Amino acid sequence: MGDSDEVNWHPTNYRTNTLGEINSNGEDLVGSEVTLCGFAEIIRGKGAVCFIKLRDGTGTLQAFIKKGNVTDEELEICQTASRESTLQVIGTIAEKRPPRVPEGAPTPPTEYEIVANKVKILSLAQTPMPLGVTDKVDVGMDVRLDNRFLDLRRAHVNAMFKLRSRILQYGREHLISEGFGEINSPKIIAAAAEGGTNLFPIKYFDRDAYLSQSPQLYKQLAVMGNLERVFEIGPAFRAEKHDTYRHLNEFISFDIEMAWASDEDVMCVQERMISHIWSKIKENDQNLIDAVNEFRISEGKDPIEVNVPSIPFPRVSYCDAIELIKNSGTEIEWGDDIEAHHADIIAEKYSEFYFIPKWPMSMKPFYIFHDKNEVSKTGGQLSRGFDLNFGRDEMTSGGQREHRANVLTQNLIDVDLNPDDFDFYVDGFRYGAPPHAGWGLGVARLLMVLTGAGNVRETVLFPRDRKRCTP
RNA sequence: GCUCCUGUAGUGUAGUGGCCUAUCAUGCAGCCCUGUCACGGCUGCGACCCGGGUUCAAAUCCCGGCAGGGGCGCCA
Repeated sequence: MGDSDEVNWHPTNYRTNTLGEINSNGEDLVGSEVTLCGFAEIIRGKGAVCFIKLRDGTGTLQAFIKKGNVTDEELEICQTASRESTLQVIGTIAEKRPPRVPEGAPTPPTEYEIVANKVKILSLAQTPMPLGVTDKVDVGMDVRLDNRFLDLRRAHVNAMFKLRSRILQYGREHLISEGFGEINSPKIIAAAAEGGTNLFPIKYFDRDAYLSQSPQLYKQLAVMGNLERVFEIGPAFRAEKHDTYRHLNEFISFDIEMAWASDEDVMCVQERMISHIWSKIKENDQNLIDAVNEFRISEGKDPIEVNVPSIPFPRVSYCDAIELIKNSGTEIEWGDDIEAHHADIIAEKYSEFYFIPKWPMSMKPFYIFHDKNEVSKTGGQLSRGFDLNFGRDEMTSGGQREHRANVLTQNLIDVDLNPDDFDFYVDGFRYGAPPHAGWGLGVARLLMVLTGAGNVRETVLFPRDRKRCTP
């Protein structure tokens, strides 16, 4: 898919080339013998000829099978094979005859095909399929998820997950360029670490343990260990019975933590990273966006455009956000949470990415830093915690962290957590601690923003929600 | 936890008490045509979530179950 220039698809035991390579280098390959593999997307033609549109992970290519070029058995097998069966075709690359076009329509660009002299079925697809790969029939989410392996073969779904990979790739490469190193923190944890959310209990040999809700405490300890700047892309688990378009019980959190930095510093890292991701996708992956758009248009939706957001993103401090919401006539008080319907009001003015810095300390977890001198007009203690929103949806939560061990201990007491349970963590701050800051970003939500997907289940391969833990 | 909604062929649907031995599309099977390409033509296959009730009559109304979806709440 357009990346054959930079990727080396080495030949395998099954094929000499990818279909994408034939499409992009067809001119040079005309006349040469190749072995190709793919799924049979469409099988057409009876009598003396058969056309099979092959599809692999790099593109599609027509195989032309003609009586006399192959054995009669092979022709018969091809003509009776079911769609989505997998095939190996040995043949010669040739220019494809152009299709008939309506009077006055432009001639389509030259395409290539493989003229088969040997065809082998690798695996015959069972019929009927639970959902059609190319059928123009809507499919319900449930059927799609139950048969995700087939759903994924649909061009726009396939493109969605390639875009997801791109987001991770470009995000990684940007952070590495700013000195970050990738870490992995444990997902099995001993205590209900941070409070605030329900955890999934598990059995760890004879002990009770939990699935991690976030790498927060561990990435901070890594920074305490002088790893300086770290990031982690890993799963987080929350046992909340939510049932919305934007929540899952298992999700991939893209986290960073950096030493010698404030909340503002890591907001800058984040906006640079998102801007980098957007501009690289615009530069390299328009083909994937096109695949998504082809589907959107067929559904009567507007196509998406990759507009690289300009930086810096707007900063709408918590206090200003509350003012803004109040002025719109909606009832809200300082100290209330900014819920999705409140964010709608902010989004009228800031429709894309914007930060909400300086939340009340009372609303943020114990590890967030606060400065006694930073208070609201009403005297409420502010924190260095921030969110990143896109329109109504929260993308990120982050902040400068508390690095003073004695304040940390007091913060724990203030939120009714037992400091003894956090010795493993607070001890990390007793032997010299750099001021530091970080954030966690929901990868699936970022992909939703990029692709206009209306449901987080569109952006996660095998989503885990309240009702689903298979496949 | 609260609330609203929905279960009809493999898939997506039409259907609001009798016109339903149930519509259309897609699919699948067979035949015909064809260097096809949104191929075309003909024929066929395939379904009312489960259990009870109301009624002369139920896909349709009622009750229960099961399954699914939307929204809210909850949610570093």
